[in-house]
Amino acid sequence: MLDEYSASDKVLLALDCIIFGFDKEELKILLIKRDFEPEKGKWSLIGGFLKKEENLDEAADRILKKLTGLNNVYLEQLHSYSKIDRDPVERTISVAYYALINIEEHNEKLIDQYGAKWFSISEAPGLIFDHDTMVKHAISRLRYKTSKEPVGFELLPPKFTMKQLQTLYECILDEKLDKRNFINKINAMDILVKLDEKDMSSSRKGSFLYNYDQKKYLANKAKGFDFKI
Amino acid sequence: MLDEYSASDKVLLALDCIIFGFDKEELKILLIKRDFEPEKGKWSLIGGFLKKEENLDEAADRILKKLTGLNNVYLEQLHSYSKIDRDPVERTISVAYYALINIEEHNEKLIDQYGAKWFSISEAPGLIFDHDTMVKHAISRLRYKTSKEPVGFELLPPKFTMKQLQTLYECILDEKLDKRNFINKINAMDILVKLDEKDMSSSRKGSFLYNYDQKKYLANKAKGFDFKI
DNA sequence: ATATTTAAGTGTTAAGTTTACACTTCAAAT
DNA sequence: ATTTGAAGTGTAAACTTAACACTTAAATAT
Repeated sequence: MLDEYSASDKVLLALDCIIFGFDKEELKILLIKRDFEPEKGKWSLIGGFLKKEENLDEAADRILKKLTGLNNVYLEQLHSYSKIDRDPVERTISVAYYALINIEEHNEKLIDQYGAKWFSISEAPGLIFDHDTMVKHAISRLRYKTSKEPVGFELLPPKFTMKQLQTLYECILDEKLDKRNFINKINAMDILVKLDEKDMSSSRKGSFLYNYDQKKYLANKAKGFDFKI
Repeated sequence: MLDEYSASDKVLLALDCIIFGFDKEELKILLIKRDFEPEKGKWSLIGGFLKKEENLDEAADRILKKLTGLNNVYLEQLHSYSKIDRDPVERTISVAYYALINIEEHNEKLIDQYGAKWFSISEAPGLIFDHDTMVKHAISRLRYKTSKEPVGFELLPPKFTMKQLQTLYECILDEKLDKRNFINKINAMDILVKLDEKDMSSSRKGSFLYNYDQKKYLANKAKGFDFKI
């Protein structure tokens, strides 16, 4: 440190969460209608302020739980935003997190209570402050990660079909994928467990359900999904 | 936001910079010996506090310039660190940035004045607070990026040889690379300009110098160095 | 002048990966 | 028994990556 502590200005430290969900057809984000000033009545990310007794990850967990009722959610710190007038009331730095949740599991009552709503990412309204930038960054981070290694199983229910997984990837990457190649590649990665159970809702034949196996995933990740220059 | 502004606690917002350099053989980081309490006399990253009139990127620029004399340095926000007692004096959140600089260009006098020193990353001393964690994350980020797409030209002088570039990649990735394959791959990427000039210092024959062409790089990056799942 | 030295510079082949592509199977419904 | 419609499956060609060793250029020494 080159400065003295005393010469410095304290700031409010906010957190904002980009909450992704996937409803079998589309990638969605959860937004709330602000019920206080400034920008009351406008749509925004869910957020809050860091408290004395918690670190950022804990604060993100707390904020997410408050709105969705969910614990142990996949949460990743995205970026810190610091434009001087980003919040018109007071100098506020915001640390953005993004969450991947299974859209079937969140608590509907809580969401109603906070006036929250799921929006498909293409149809989301304009957001307050710099939240649109945050969402853009989060999507681009999710897309980047997905193009480099398999991620996003947190967005699916624990049991899912290959079709669902493929559709999820198509949504995130925003491009069509070849069914046979997709299945071959996923199988080659050896990160799924095929169950003895079928989802009969999508066809007469039914389609086998799979579990994501995190242990296998981590083992294979260590061996390297990635490429070398 | 779910909380009221008033219910929140303000914090000190620090920045810490992991400054990478490359001295033709090794990847290095620039550290300073703290000349004030707490932890006076111990090695640390260069840091400072965010000021009222600047955003985080500007603060990182300012802090970096103060120590190295350099402007327009490659700087990227890494992560924010928030463990409650990470700074024993006062609750402080630190946003870490990492910088890639051409080690030949920094201002030696400034560095001496601040008691700063370059350490090879394998021989760096233990650092104060959570700075070791920050360094570990920065290296891992740099390595990850390097394994996915060509980066790090900022660590070399504007004119460099293929050998230097290869050595840099070998240092970052921590593995030996095949000379012919490396050159073929870099050439195929079409991001360098071969100059009519040789570096005669390393051999009797001399080796051609190259320029990194950022325009070409960005054009090719858009076309996609990356892979698809 | 000639020979020696030493890093720079160069290309091919085999192995592996990715892509493109279409028919069969299964279970339910009629 | 037949129809229906999504699920499930394999191969060959194109492309990419990996492994590998000799020639060239310029300076230095003789």
